[in-house]
Amino acid sequence: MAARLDRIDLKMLRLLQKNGRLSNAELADQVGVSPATCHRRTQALFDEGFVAGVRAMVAPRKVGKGTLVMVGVVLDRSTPESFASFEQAAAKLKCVLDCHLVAGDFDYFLKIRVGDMEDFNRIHGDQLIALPGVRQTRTFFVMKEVVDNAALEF
Amino acid sequence: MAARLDRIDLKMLRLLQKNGRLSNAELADQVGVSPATCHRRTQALFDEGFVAGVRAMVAPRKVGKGTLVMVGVVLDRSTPESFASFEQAAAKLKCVLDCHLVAGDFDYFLKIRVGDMEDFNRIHGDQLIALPGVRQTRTFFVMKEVVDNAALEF
DNA sequence: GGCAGCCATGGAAGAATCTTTCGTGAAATT
DNA sequence: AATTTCACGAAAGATTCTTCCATGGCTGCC
Repeated sequence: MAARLDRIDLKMLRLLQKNGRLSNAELADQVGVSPATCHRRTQALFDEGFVAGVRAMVAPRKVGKGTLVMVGVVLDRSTPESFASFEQAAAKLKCVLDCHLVAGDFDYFLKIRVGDMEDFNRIHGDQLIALPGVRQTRTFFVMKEVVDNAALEF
Repeated sequence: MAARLDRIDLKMLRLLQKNGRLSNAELADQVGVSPATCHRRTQALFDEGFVAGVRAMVAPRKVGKGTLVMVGVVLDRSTPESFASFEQAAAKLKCVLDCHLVAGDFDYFLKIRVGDMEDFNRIHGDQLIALPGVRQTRTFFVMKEVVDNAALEF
């Protein structure tokens, strides 16, 4: 871990990860520094890339994306061009939350959010198997989200 | 999708999802309402659960969690008790970002962040195969994160 | 040991923002 | 058509942010 982070920086990162809307005054109070120092440190953490961004976590079910599906993908060929064009196309799909090149029985793993199974079936036929170079896909419907997108512990 | 959301609510959610630190004044300006109305609407979106929270996205590599691993898990037995105890234990692991009960060749899929392969190997031996009821695990090292934790599109 | 340079800190103050109250007007209902 | 309901924007006090400045501790070098 970057040794540039002292105890206060780590505490700030953990607090902001739990609640990105903490005001500077509250954060300063909780980590035990003045608002001025807190403001400078926070800005430094952002400037130096420790915080990639701050995001409101929209509740998936509330916006019609309550169904989660994991999909393993195998490509036709294992050429750099084949990988590149698949990645480029997959990254454009609105339903794709994760797309990872993996080692193992699959080439890629996708994490996808859709409205329901019917929605997924349509997307699978229209978009997934239509991705360039796809030989086969294996679908794992998520029946229960035990932990989804947990905060990073460090 | 909940029809309770009009065009302004949707725009606010999308903007806050991209930048959770948008000030109320900026948000109001971008969606074309007064700060007062924007404030009321934002608060309502939070109160009604459309926004589950706001989170600073800490850069994994910056805090020593640069390696991503997907793990498929098969349990010994398919009893409710077996599932429950596995879930309870898995949810406590600090490295687990996702833990999903799935339909298919695996019982669970885990998404895990660690420092490096050596770190994973240790965790695999100490924590993963030690989870209650685990018959076998299949590890998929992520070689390239094409899309990780993309914002929800709705 | 002493001294100079460097850096982070906290106080303070102006500027900006938030948050609530109030009155208005539009839309739906009776 | 009257009434109720609802959301809206303007305004203002309170809060917060953001920066400047002086202080104090730490390091490195006489």
